[in-house]
Amino acid sequence: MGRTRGFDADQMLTVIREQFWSHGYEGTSTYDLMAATGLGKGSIYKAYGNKHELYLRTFDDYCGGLVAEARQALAPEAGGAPLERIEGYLLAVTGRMTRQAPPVGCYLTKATVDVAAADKAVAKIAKDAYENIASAIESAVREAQSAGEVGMEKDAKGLGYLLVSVVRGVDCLSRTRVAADVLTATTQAALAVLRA
Amino acid sequence: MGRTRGFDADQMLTVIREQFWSHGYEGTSTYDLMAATGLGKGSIYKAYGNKHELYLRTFDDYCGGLVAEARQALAPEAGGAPLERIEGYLLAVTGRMTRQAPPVGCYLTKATVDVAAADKAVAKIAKDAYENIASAIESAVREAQSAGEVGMEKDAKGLGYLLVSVVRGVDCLSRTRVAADVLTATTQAALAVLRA
DNA sequence: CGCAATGTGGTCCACTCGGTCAAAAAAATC
DNA sequence: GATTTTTTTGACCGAGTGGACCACATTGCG
Repeated sequence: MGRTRGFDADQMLTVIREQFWSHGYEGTSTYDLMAATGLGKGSIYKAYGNKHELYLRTFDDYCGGLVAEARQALAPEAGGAPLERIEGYLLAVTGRMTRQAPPVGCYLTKATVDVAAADKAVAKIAKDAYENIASAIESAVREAQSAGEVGMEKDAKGLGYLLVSVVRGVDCLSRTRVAADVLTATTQAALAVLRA
Repeated sequence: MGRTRGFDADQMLTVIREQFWSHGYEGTSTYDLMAATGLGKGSIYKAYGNKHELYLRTFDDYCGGLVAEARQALAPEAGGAPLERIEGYLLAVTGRMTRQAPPVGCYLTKATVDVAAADKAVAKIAKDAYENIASAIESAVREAQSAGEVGMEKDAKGLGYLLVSVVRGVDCLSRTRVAADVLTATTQAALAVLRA
């Protein structure tokens, strides 16, 4: 009953996420969202409430995907040696950033620095994402330790957070257009920790 | 000739920097600057032009201080073993972030993620800062290698950028209120790279 | 003491902001 | 085709924006 929606809601969220991602929360106006989606302001607001809820929705979805990606790539089911899975995951994530032109980095980084201080809901989502990804890496590191690929004396939890941190750092560097080979050297230096 | 300035310009820049630092460029209005400094709009603009020039000035000053701090702490003149200087410097920088309440992290990180994509002047200043700090660390690593404290097979340049990146990561994590001991564990994991 | 130059606080302006709302349009149901 | 229900549109609102501008206060200099 009633008129059917004339647009795809998921597609709309994707377009809106790209706006928030590249221009930030305050840097994205409702008119920007209208122009990017081709929809009227009423349609957008009718679907997801206000600007803040819209932001939260796109960010939560994104973080969910990020965590799922990490778990999938690092889980034993992914196949291959544990150490190879860790390396493959990290190179995939950082490689994604080095290939961007213009560089937009990771939405998680952007949201953290952009609004986490003023928005506790965003801070919570971001914190959970960091912890979940670090935890996924930690599990893989422990697996690698059991397999004898990584020294038992190493702090698996610390390594998990270290690799998460390095990705944030590569993100920052890429945003200032630091040369791509420097970024890969940075990632390689981080991975050397495991091999040592 | 003419009336003398009734306020301290450096002190004004400090207050303004704190505003930009915690609320970002777009999140800081000219009225915020007036309230924070206690000055009229005319005084602020007369001294430094417009909002953008004001931002650039505070950011450039900050990065200059950051680079100077790194060079000073890592230079041979600072005394102590090269490896100890590196560890001391990194612990000082990351420790500063873990003790902040509320966490505001580093202005360099904030500016990079906030405006570097849209502002080439800011991107240039940030890039130079990253490269200069990484270079200072690289020099100290080479010194440590010559002294036999760090293995010669390690990539000094990569380690310089790695440690710069880890600081950015710790910054991001601290902004989401990740526990302090996790942040120190992250830093320790990074420093373990050198010892290994 | 004028006088010129500079600092100061306040006002004004054109514009943008996020959000609301009533009316129009369109689809589903009868 | 009429009715009902929902979407869509676009005008509108009050608040706030960055910046220009101005009258006036305050200073150093001749």
